[in-house]
Amino acid sequence: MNFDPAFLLNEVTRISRIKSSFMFSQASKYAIKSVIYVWTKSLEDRKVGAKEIGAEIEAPEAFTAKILQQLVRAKIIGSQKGPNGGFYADESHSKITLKDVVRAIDGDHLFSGCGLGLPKCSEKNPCPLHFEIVKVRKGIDSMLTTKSIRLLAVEVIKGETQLTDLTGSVES
Amino acid sequence: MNFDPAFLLNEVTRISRIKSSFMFSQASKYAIKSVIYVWTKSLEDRKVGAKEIGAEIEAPEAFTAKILQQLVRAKIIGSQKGPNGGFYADESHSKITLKDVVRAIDGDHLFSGCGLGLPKCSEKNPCPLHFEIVKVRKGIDSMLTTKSIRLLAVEVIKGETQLTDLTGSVES
DNA sequence: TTAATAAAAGATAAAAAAATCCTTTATTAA
DNA sequence: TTAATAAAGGATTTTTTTATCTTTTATTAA
Ligand code: FES
Ligand code: FES
Repeated sequence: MNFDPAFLLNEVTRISRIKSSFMFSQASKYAIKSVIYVWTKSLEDRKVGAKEIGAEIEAPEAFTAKILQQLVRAKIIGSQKGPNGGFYADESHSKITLKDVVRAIDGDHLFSGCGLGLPKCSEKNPCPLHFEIVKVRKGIDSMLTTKSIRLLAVEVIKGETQLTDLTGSVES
Repeated sequence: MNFDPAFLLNEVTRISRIKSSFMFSQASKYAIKSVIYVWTKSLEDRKVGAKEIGAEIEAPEAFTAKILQQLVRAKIIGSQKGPNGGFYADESHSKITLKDVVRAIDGDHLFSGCGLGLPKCSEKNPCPLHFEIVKVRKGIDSMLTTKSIRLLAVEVIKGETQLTDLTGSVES
């Protein structure tokens, strides 16, 4: 047994991540948190690096960096190389929704396609859950489009919601 | 390029399955369809083999067999070895819901735990999507608990819903 | 009692997703 | 102009999920 604290923390984090894939892939969960975090910093005019983002949202840095690359390519956030560079969001990104974020990372299987895996989702050839799935999907859609990402960031700044666990379950 | 028809059909099926993992794992999608199919057959007092189930729900036989094993262990369906054996459902299984099915295969990360991956989901330490996720989850819960599996099977028998694509997108 | 049948179990293999490592390119401040 | 900085890109590794193959066990009908 390895009692190195750093190892143990990693281990706890790893275990807490097992089978927690409700709706979003690990990658799109990191993407959502990253974008919100970038916005919180952009609201105070600070560019932020991949390293800081990874640390703040408790995600592996290198993997987070890859995701950030994709987000930049999809024009969901901006980036700047070199000293004082980093990732940022500005007016040009203010129309972007979390739905765009998820789509950029996971594709749009969350929003179309049959929930039970039939080749296509349709009223003409509905699977046993089709009509319920359509309803659930409406909820998901509104969850990801109703509030702007900027507003979600403001809520985090106000402390109404948070990007990490503050109740001390991992960081004693 | 391989023009063998069997290969091509497999290929089309494989491709149609790529990135279609909305909410359910591939395994729990097969599980849901399997259980509903078993019920349709049990309603006409027929036990049904893993081979037939796999074929009818368009899932790989061996993988389906593994899933069926798990469902039997979880007492979601019954099984009988030997000639005239197979899988079945009866009165003793009539209280089971699709929620139990999904839980048996995927665990209950779909019903508890933070949708954005925080160590725990709570009102005290809500992630930016918490309140919306709670609503969506209510929808998912009712989708999987409102109708009995037997009723879903009856709807399939009546032709109101279906377990495979009948509109001819794969089987010409 | 035996041959056939079908599920259960175990071991591997293949594919996809998550994560890490290393090199290159752009930027900027000194 | 140069050294330091930080993103971008590429390649690889690890882990998880999906899928297949083989052997064993139970059952039953002949
Ligand atoms: S057909 Fe399955 S969700 Fe629409
Ligand atoms: S805290 Fe994230 S869903 Fe409840």
